[in-house]
Amino acid sequence: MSEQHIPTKVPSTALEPDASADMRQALLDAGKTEFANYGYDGARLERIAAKAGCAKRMLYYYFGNKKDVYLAVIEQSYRDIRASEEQLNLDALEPLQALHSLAKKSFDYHEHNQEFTRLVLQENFQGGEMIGQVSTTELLRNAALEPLERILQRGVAQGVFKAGVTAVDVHYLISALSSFRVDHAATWHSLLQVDLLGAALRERHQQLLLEQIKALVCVPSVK
Amino acid sequence: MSEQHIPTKVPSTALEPDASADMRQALLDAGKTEFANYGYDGARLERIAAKAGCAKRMLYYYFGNKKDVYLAVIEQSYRDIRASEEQLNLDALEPLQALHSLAKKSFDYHEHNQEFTRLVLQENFQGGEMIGQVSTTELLRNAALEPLERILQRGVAQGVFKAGVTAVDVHYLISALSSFRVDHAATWHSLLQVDLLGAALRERHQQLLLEQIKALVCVPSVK
Amino acid sequence: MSEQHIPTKVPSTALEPDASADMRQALLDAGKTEFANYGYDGARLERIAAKAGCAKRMLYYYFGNKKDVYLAVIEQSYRDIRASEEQLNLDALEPLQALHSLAKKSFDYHEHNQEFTRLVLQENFQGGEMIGQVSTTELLRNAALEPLERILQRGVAQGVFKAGVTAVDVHYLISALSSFRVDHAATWHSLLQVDLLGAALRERHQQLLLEQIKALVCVPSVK
Amino acid sequence: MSEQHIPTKVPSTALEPDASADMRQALLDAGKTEFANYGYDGARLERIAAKAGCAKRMLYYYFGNKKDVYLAVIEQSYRDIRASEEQLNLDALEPLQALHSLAKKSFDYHEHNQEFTRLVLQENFQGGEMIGQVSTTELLRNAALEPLERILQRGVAQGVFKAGVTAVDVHYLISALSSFRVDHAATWHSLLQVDLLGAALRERHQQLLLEQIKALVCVPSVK
DNA sequence: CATGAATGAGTTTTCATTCAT
DNA sequence: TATGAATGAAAACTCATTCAT
Repeated sequence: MSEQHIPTKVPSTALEPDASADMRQALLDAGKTEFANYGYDGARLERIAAKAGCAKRMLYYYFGNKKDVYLAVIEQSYRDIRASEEQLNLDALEPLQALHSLAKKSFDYHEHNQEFTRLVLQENFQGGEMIGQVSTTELLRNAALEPLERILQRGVAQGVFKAGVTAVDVHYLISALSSFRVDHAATWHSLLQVDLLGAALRERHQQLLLEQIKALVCVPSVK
Repeated sequence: MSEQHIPTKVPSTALEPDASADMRQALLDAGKTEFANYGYDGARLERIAAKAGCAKRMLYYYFGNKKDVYLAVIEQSYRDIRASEEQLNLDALEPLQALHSLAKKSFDYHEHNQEFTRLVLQENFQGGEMIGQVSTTELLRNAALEPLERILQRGVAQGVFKAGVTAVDVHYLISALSSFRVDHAATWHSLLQVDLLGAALRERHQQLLLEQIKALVCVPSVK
Repeated sequence: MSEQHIPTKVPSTALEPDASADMRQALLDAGKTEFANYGYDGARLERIAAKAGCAKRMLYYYFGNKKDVYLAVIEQSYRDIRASEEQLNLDALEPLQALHSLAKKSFDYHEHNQEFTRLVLQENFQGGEMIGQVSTTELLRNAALEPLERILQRGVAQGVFKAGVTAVDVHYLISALSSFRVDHAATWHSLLQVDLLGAALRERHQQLLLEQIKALVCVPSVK
Repeated sequence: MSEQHIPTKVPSTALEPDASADMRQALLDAGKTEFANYGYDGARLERIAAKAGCAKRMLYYYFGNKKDVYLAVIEQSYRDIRASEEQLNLDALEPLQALHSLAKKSFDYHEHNQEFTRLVLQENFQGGEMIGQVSTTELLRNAALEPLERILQRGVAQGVFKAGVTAVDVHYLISALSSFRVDHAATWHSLLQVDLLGAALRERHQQLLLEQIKALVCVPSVK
């Protein structure tokens, strides 16, 4: 609507890191933390700018308004998690190994990107209306389910997987067991005095995730 | 800034239903939803008053200020939760049946108490300072784990459960699969077009929960 | 959308002047001057509030936002000019006298409400888009033309007016000769050194207006 | 704050059409429209640059700051107006024909130079301080009234015009009926749904202007 | 018990302007 | 010559809170 909310994104010669893109990225990173911690309404543009080390005004320069900062943060976050899955070379693995590989990736990603999980939860709390407005949403829609589907088909074809298990089922199981321990870590700590993120339970619950996947998809005879 | 605000007339002689208490309750109910959805910062006193159908000014009348509205909401939520703790008479059931019974209860519980869960999560995001100020916090501490432990012991003693599975493991699995579908429903809807709360997936995922529990705790031979 | 942009307008007992309505009116008056002098974009809410002797915040309390302050100003201005015409008892006058009466009223009104004219011009400069959003616009639509039409019909029926002269023609003539001298007074003063608003030319041009009306509508024989 | 900004290279050797001058001109044209529509305060440098198809930064390059853009626009507008003053050879026409010829010219002029008129009016609204800083202001002073006086004298001498009608009267009538339809077109459209600038009313009102002039100046017997 | 009026402090957003290349 | 990046100052707008009745 004004100035230039997509600041010309000159591809940049990639030799020099491109200071402009750096600043945009710094704002996105700061925004991710802020929105994750306070939710959309509670987030303060001023804090974001301060964290990124520039004037609040730059948020408008790069993104236009608060909502679009938020959407940009969400979009990049989802893009990141999907990108991290793309390097897995799943087709080269045995079906169960492929699922385990994906599950470990998800488990790790949620652990190392706790802000992502918070962000997603915050968005959920408010009904997920904003997330639907992300422009590249469609690109992400099936990025999560498609790889799973291919693996499941292979597994069934090889006779190692039960028929009738859907990609949604598996994604649900993996997501729940990857996300919950981060989402509710503080709650469990304060109410049950259990440290979900500690090394011991981490090991145990990653193992549990892998076993549960196996129990879900494999035909009983498979050991 | 907010030192325990005490409304001019507190409990009333309780003979007549007391319109005053009704309004206070309406404000608390509205506040619960609002704080659950937007967090402390994002919550708007105006929306709360509107939802309760009275002037914003009433919030100050009954509670003093925003923070005290919030604390009152938290406190009552805990009180409600405790009141709803019915007994399941678990000891009368077969171990696996007992677990399934508990799991179903948890599954339902998360579905019907989304706001409480959100409230707790929001608190965690922001450091959980406020929740500490509520006197009724300690109640849940072992209420969740103790019954599980007894069931597991029975199961192991009867030879139907594997040894080495802890109450935390089971509670973790149950909680994750009960909570995730509620916590993440909005983004799954927006992004994957999957309706986690719909009847079909509800059935499917409750079933999945029960199966996963069985896979977790039962010795392989058990059908 | 929030708080109360139509502050309950309790009819007020009309005995005491109602301080709330006074403040609203003071803001409208100040707004009229401000918007007339600076146009919509140039107008400053701060100046309006200062002129009305209250906090800027009150503009939001009473009107919601800048645009709605503007629309309220416009609406009341048009309502004022039409109201001033309603007291004329035109039906009791001879057709030509009725037109003259209306013309004098318009001439005077523009002279004594120069801000109205500025306001209208400013609105015109920017394309008149806003004015169409005034809620009671329809009420005003024909308030200007209808009385004229009735007079013209009477005149034609009595044989004193030419047929074929429309209400729009007469309204155009009256408006132009009432408005122009105010609209362009400053220009004429600085470029032609002619004082359109001085007593001498005032008399002359009011006379001229009456004569031009007569020339426009009367059948030639009429003296 | 703005002491005569002189762009690095001013007139260019004028051999090649000079893309630089083109851009400057494009900015002036865009500026004329913008300042005419929104006034000085309301005008946005960003819109001007966008309309001219270049970066906002160019306005600073060529003019120094907003005020100097404005002054440059005003100055060129006056220059343009002066350049367009063609001769009508009025002395060769019958007095009434001469007035009609002048009136038609004025009627057209206002229609085609709306922006200039707006610019002048905006200036007046805000005290006309800036216009005084333009060196070419004096030009119009008597250019308008002198020809009229000569025609009126001829008409009176020939016995076709009433005595006592002044040049100011006639100029007033012509200007009002030429200017009003342009100045107030937008609100008449919004409020009365009358299209003052449409072909039908244009014809009608030009005719009306000519008749009104005749009624004003001619001795009654003249047909 | 209840409410409308009023507001200060802060938050988002806009705008003219400067910097560096 | 031209432009993208960056910004301080000011404007619009919001929110919790208090006043007066």
